[in-house]
Amino acid sequence: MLIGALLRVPAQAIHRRIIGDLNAAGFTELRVPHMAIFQYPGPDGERPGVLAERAGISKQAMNQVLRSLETAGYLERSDAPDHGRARIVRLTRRGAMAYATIHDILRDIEHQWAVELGPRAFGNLKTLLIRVWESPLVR
Amino acid sequence: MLIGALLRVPAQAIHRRIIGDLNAAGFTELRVPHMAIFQYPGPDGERPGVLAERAGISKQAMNQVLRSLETAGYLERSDAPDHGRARIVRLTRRGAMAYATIHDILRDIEHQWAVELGPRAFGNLKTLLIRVWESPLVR
DNA sequence: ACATGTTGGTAAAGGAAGTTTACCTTGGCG
DNA sequence: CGCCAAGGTAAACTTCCTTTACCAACATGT
Repeated sequence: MLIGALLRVPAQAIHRRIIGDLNAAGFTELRVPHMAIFQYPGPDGERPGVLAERAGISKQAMNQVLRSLETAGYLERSDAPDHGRARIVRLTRRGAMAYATIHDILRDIEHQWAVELGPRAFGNLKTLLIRVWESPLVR
Repeated sequence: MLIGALLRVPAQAIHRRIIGDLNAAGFTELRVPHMAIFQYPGPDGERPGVLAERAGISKQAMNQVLRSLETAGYLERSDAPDHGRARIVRLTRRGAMAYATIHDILRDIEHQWAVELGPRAFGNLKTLLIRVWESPLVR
């Protein structure tokens, strides 16, 4: 078994679970592309261009995501007071609740993994993945 | 840092690297959706429906991927002699070369990870991920 | 034997989501 | 003041998946 599949399959499973649980929790408008926004760290106070780069999509694509989330009441775009044409994305109360819910779901997933693998093995796994994260391997 | 991002980011990095290296190696037609075909184990001798289920997409979507790969000369679909309406996907020489190249790229990635983390830590990481793979967590 | 259902495969139309192209606004700078 | 770069937005296009529909080859019941 090669490292590609070993990482990809669990990552996909977590992704599906997050979306499913979010929908079940009442955030029924949230779908796959919206997750580009809610990835850590959240979009609160950021500018659209920064969010686009972070998510690895074009500014235009990010703008479509932002517009749909704004329509659905998850965030709002306001003018940045000091910096020219720049705008700022702010989560609404509903957006903040969705973000907190994602965090809760991930906590629950981590708990299940810790039970399944044992807390020690799960801790080792996270430690190793953090070393990968901090290495040049993922650049 | 939560487990979702820790798995997702390296998995995406590997995915981008595979496609980039494949294109650089002369397989310029291969793009994201084509990877659904070349995931382990390869498509050689399989039927379209099985490939669709394995990739998690509909039979129709898989059929479009197969057609584009057939047009590009990576595989061919032939009638299965014994089993009724069933058809069989066969890699051409070019398709087999692409598959082998993917394998080489993954081997190279694993080598780089082993150097970066140390062989022992990398072995531990794979062992832990295999335990996840075999658990009900990813179902 | 033959009508019917099931399985496997394919094709066309529709929709979701990202990119390319183009444009507007703001502020910096000669 | 005129020009240009940066940031943001919008429209058109492309890609790719799903929905819907259809066809062919068995299997089965009567």
